[in-house]
Amino acid sequence: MKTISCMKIDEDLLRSNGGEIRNYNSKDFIFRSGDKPLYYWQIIEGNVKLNHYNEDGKEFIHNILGENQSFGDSCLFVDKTYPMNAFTLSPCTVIKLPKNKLFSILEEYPDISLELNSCLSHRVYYKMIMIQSIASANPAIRIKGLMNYLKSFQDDCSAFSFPVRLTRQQIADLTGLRVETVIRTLKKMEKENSLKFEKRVIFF
DNA sequence: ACATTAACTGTTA
DNA sequence: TAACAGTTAATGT
Repeated sequence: MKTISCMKIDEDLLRSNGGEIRNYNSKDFIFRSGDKPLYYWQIIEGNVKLNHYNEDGKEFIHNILGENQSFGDSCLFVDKTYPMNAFTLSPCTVIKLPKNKLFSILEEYPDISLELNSCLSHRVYYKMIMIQSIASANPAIRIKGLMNYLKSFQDDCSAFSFPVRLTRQQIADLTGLRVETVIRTLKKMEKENSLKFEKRVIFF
């Protein structure tokens, strides 16, 4: 069985089953914390972040998704409101499919159902890794956890093959660190040879 | 707009 | 008490 790290349902199939294309400007909310999950969302173009704010207003980013990635899927299988916001980081084109239509597709196409299982499992697996690293007091371990997670979506596993296309601030918000700590730690990690820079872009 | 540095503060191993 | 993460602010790309 092949393992799928990233869910993508064929766009035509989505459209012929009630999927709707929606366009968003940059810095729009697609949904907010507390909303009821009613749709399966898949990105055609652009970037979406999933985040929430803690009690003192500090942002925590759960994930940043791009082209061909779905988001919020797991909430469709849980009878609860979203615990996070979906916020566009760039102009976005997404396709949304009503929850019941997704379930029909999953019944009709067992292979897609299996893929979704595989994808969700991948996400859960790496969430566990992320929790373990974020629980560490060591910032290098937190950052490595994040980078291994992000790299797991790409096929090339070799060293320094993955360009981390995140700002230092985003890395900070994904790991619960401060930008300055991220910068200091990245430099340390470069010296330890666990990553390298090519004109400010991180290669992991 | 994002990245870096420096100087300082507070916490903790 | 030395190391190190966070804070603030100024500066560089």
